[in-house]
Amino acid sequence: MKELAQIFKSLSDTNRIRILKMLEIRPLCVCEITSVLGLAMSTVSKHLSILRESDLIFDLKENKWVNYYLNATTQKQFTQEILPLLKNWLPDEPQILQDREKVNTVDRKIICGS
Amino acid sequence: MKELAQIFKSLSDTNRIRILKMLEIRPLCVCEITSVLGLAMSTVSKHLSILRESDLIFDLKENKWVNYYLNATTQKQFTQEILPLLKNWLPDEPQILQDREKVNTVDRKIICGS
DNA sequence: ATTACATTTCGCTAGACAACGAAATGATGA
DNA sequence: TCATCATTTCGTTGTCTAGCGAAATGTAAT
Repeated sequence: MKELAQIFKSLSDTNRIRILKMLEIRPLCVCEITSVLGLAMSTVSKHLSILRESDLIFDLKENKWVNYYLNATTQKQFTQEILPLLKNWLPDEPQILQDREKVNTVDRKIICGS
Repeated sequence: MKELAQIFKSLSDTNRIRILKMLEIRPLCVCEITSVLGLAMSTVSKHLSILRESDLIFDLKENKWVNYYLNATTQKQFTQEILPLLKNWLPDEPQILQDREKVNTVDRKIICGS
């Protein structure tokens, strides 16, 4: 039960929901997510570690970037059943649409190198 | 999105999850829930108001008791889709089983009148 | 009306958490 | 090896929240 409560807590922050909805588009590195959210990188890193501990996302180090992926194939039942719901939710939320727009136009080589 | 985050926050407390799982058995008054959880009544009342604001439960004043019901027919999409999931979850959680045992043996006239 | 009693609200305290900047980590390329 | 750069960890601050007891509310029965 503690685990379930923890998953819900992970999902109870709008910035973390924004991250998950962004990752539905494609895997992203920390600096890309930071750029879209407009938060400090340390803050974003913390959000990501919280989502990872709930098995909602996973990360792969590729090249010099750490890419984060939506964990569509998680073993955990709770996560496995919640993620599809989330995918169908908030299709018209302005903030989400705007975030996705940014994700589609952002280039990490420009964003991170600046 | 804020609304969705709020619902997840409502669900992110183990005592509130216990309440929802108890209400799957039958409607309960505040003093019955208080008796099962072993918390102060003011604390339970607060938990209930949080669950009610997320439309997960509703209350009806009946006799001298306020009975709380699982809101199976809520209008809100998020709640509507999460409640069935929750119903299938935690079927073997010892704490939940123990709570339900208490719910089935408790009599509000004895519990509250003491 | 007044008492009794279930529930809610209020005021408080201790612990949790989001946010930041700065310092540490760790891997890549010169 | 050293420098670079993406990311994480650390330390701090302000805000939020669960918990309690006491006081307030409101309804039912005397």
